[in-house]
Formats: sequence, structure tokens, C-alpha cells
Amino acid sequence: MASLPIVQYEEMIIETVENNSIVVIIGETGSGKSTQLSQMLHRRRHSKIAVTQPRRVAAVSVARRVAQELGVQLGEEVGYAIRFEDRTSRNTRIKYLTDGVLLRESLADPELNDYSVIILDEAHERSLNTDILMGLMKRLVKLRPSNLKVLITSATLDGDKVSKFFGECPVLNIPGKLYPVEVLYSKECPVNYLDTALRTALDIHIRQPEGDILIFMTGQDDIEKLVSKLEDEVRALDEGSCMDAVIFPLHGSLPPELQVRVFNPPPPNCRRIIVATNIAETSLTVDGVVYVIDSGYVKQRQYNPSSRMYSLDVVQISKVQANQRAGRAGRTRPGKCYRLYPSQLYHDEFLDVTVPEIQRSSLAGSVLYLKSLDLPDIDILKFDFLDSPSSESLQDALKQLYLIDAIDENGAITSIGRKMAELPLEPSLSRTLMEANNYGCITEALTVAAMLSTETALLPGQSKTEKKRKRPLSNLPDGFGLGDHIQLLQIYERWYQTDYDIGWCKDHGLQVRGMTFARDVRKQLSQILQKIAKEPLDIKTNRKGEEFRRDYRNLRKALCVGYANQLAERKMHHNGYRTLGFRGQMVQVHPSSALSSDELGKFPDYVVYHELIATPRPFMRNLCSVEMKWVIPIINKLNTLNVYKLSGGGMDLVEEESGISDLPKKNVEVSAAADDNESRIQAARERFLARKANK
DNA sequence: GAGCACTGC
Repeated sequence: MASLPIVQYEEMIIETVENNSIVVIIGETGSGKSTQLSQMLHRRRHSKIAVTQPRRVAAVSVARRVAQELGVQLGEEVGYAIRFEDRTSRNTRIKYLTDGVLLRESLADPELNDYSVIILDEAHERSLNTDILMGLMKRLVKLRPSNLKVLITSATLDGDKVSKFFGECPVLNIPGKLYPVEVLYSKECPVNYLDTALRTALDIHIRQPEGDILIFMTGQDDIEKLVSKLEDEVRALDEGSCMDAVIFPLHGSLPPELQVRVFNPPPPNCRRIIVATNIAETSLTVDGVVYVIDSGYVKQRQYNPSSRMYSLDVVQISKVQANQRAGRAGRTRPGKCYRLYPSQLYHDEFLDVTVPEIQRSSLAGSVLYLKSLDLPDIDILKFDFLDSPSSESLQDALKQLYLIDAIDENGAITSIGRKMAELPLEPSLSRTLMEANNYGCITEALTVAAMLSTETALLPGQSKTEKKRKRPLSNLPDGFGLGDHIQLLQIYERWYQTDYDIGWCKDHGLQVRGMTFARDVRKQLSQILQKIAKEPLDIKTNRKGEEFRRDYRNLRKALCVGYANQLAERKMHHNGYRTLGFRGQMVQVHPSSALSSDELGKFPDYVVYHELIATPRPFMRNLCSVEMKWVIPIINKLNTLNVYKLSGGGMDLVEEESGISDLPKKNVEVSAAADDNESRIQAARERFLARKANK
């Protein structure tokens, strides 16, 4: 502990914090900022210190270490709070929490008076929640100038930019404890980056001294291909010509028991080669890595507000990401990083920083959250973000909220909206719950919302045979053909009838992690609903053994209201759909859907969908059949949509005549920046695809 | 007739 670089800076840090409300601290990996800053401030103050982390595991493990260093029991002076788990007490003085939990807390107490110090750690990751918190902190220090200190800490954040955002606050640089990493570039872009990664890895294995190799690839597919090629090639090497090698894949959909294999120490005289996604960039740290091979690409989910569609694209990484990857080689001794791209590409084309999540996500939930805070004099379109989302994205969010009654025609939050904001759900689902309560089907709607909160429950597991299996799985409920929401409900009901038997999940090819997560979410949601309801709600744990009416009418009606933004109408003579309202577009039923067609092979005339995904053809994923008479009032509302009023008149917008006309692009600066990102991403993607096709 | 980066309330 004494060797942590940050310790020598204690006096300077304390003095700066005493004299300033906000301080930015740049500390590279290994500086000790996550564990030491809170302790330093704790030694000077007695009231409560909050430290946010973007990830649950980090909040838990850092809290554990600090408790150990202070020699106290975890949950007493030092504790943590993550979703479903609060290990703090009245005595807690240092509290580690995920940034999402702090946002929830600020809903109950917008001034966060419980804390005298708030530390936003890992701010460089620019998670959606961290970005919102930064905006809120800027306001909060003005409201509480005498009794609040805010520290923004980060590994590589652009200190000047953040300092400027916070009114030229001081920036302290703390050196890290990384060993030097030599960076080697390719002369040119590889024709086939999978083969190039393979050759580079073999070359290191044969020629370089011991030390593990970490290879960054984009996804499961490429990882599996590369692992199998590496296995073949390593096996073909002459025995005794070099040391042994074991090869591990590492990605998020790998079952946990296979993920942890990379933390076991390798056998003697054996090199480990780990082929990973960006999960190894921040979430998992593998010790012993000396060589990093960086493909320069990452898979990134992005939301396009003009089509309301998500896509999962392979994009070029940013300079920050490239350096983060390189740093993985220098944790235990000096290392080397092989970049499979020329240095000129890195310097000229890579973005400096990753496009922040707030510019890549649908903002309906975040905007509703901000509205519910009742910040005075706040125009949501002018909220002070470190990097603003495009105005198009904010308007999209407002329109969505209006159509589901969360805000009124003037953009003010409604009483329904206020309740919705309390629920940790996407607005479409929280609105469904509100409506389900009126229709007497809250028990079922809760289950649907919980099941949709985990996308992984139905995903096939790892084995190849399982992978080929189709949904709906033969011996699982089929949703009566009404769609995926109903199927998810029925699956959960069946699981409940087995008393949440883990074996039952495994027998039916369901992911245990996903199912237990759904159970936890359901419990949390029903607790919140009980709390915010005026009178006690009739929520049953579930209806054991009771047969439902086979058409689930009320539940589907409730879904229709919640998903007013996500309606589609089947085209006359075929099975294609057109989305209703905002810039209607042609979409297809995702082949994995449980929705079934009638005896003539036709799908239902109207459906609601959970999301649109371009892969790259546009599909609707997770569908529910609805009826035309439920849809009509929504269409009427669509036609009276007026974005000018919704945004509080604060925007210089031309009035829209109906919900389906295009919006003029305003707020040019912001849009231009976002467009620039988009076109660069697009260009990078094309290059990538071209190279991949070139095999 | 398709495809699953990573987090999180």
C-alpha cells in the first residue's frame, strides 16, 4: 500500500480539495486512486463519502479492499451498495456504489445531502450514468457550495476539457504504476486481420521469451475461429522447438465457469494465449500478460434516433481504447503491444476518445429521469452535458415520452411519468406496468417486464448442438402464438411452478444467470410498485396452477399502451410490416420470434415490438400481437404531436404538422459533431467489411 | 429465415 504513487501526493490533494468544490484527478492504472482517495478524505472528515464505479464487481471488490486496509468489517464504516444488495449501515462513512445506484438515490434526495464528498471514479469510461451524474454535480456544487466536495477521477480523461466544463477547476495528475509497453505497428492494414492475428501470435510464441499473449478481437465468432486455428498451428509445431501453449477464448456469453479458467495459474513452461473481446479491456484483468495483439476494432451497439433502430457495428477503436489495450501488457513487467494497423492510421483516423454512450443510446429513460428531478429552470434540451447528445436524439426521447403519457403536450412531467421514473425499466415497460395495474394484470406484466430486462435467458448456451436448436424450444411454452412477451411470461410461470428449480432451467436450455436475474428484478419491481401505489396492490407472487384466459387480452392491451412508440402494421399482401407514426419504415419479424401466422400463413395485422435491430436488415425483435381497435387512439395521438411545445418552446424548431414528417436539423454544432462521428464509424466499418470479405 | 460487444438501475 505504501508503494502506491498517490500516497506521496496526499498533502497536495487534500489542500486542493479544501480550496475547491470540484477537482479533477487524472491517475493512471495502478495509481491507487480508487482505494486511497476515499481514505485520505476520510482521515480529514467525518461525514459520508460516496465513490461511484461503473461496474458492480468493482464496487464490491474495492469496498472489500478498503475495509481490509482500514481493518474494519465490510458493511460497517466501509460498505457498498449495488442493485439488489446494500451492504451499508448507519455507521458507514465510505460507501462504494454503482453510478446507477447513486442516480436512484438522487431521485429520493436530489441534493444528496447524505454525502459531503462524492467521487466519480473511472469517469473516462463515459458511461451514460456517469455523464448524467457529471451534469448533476455541476449544479449540485452550486447548490451546496459550503458542504459538498466533488472529485472526478479518471485514467485518461481529457483533463482540460473536464476542467473547462466545471468552470476551470484544478486538475491533478498522479502517475500510475504501469511498466513500459513497447508499441509496434503493422506497416499496412492487414488484408485479413484474423490471419494476421494468427501469424503474429505464432511469431511471438516461437520467438519471444515467456509471458502470456492477449489478443483483442471483435466477437464470439472470430474468437472461436482464431482459437481453433491457433490450436491447430500450435499442435503442428515441432515438439521441443518451443514451450507449450494453452489457448482460451474469453467473451461475455461464455459461461462463468469457463470465464474463470483464465485466472488459474498456467502449468509450468506453458504460455497462455487468450483471445478476448473488449471484456478484457476493463472488466477482467488477466495477470501475466506481457504481449498484447490489438486488432484495432470493437463491436459497438448504437442507436439511430432518426430510424429508432439499434445496430451492432464493428467500429475502429479510439486512441484511448488502443492505449488501454496496450496497458494490459504492462501490469506485471515491461511488455509489448502489436497493433495490427499502421501508426499513421492510429494518428490520423482514430478518434481521440470513444464516442460517449450518451451519444449512442436512446435517451427516453434518461430524459424521463431528469424531468422527474424537477430541476428548476431546466430545459431538457439545454441540459449541461459534458458532451451533448444530438438535439434529434433528445427530441426523439421527448416524442416517445409524450406518446406514452409520461409528459404532457407542454413537455411537463405527468403523474404517470413520475411513477414511471421510479421504476428501473425502460419507459415502455414502466408504462405497461402502470396500465396493467388498471387492467388487473399486474402480476403477469411484472413477469414480462422482468423477463425482458434480461435478454440472455433464452439465448442458447455454448455447445454447438445447442446453438443450432431453434426457438421456441420444443418442450417450452409457445406463447399460444401471440408472441414473445407471452412466451416469456409462460416460461417464467412454468419455472415458478418448479419452485425456481435450477435443474429445470438447464434441462430446457435456459440460462440460469438470466432466469435468476429475472426473478430478482421482478421482486425489486413489485417492491417499488407497492411503495409508490396509493393503495396496496394485488400482486401475487404468481398464479400457481391457475389457467389464464387463453388470449391474455388485458395484458396485450396494456402492452399496446406502453409500446405506443413501437407499433407496426402488416402490409396488405405479404408478411412485411411498416412501423407506425414516426417515419414509417419497412421491417420484418425476426426469425427467432414466437409469433405465429394463421392458417393462410399471415401474421397478425398489428404488433408491438420491443426493439428494432438492423443486422443489417431491419427486424423487429420480441413481438406481441395486438388489435386494431387498441391501436386507433394511439394513431390519433401521433397525428397531434407537436415537438415545438414538447421541448418547452426552447428550441428554434419549425412546427411539425404530424408525427411522420422529417424534423429539420437544428443545433448545428452538436449535430455536426455527431454526424462526423457517424460518418467516420461508417467508413471504418466499410473498411473492416471489405477486409473481412477479402479472405 | 438469423445471429448474439459490454455495462447497469
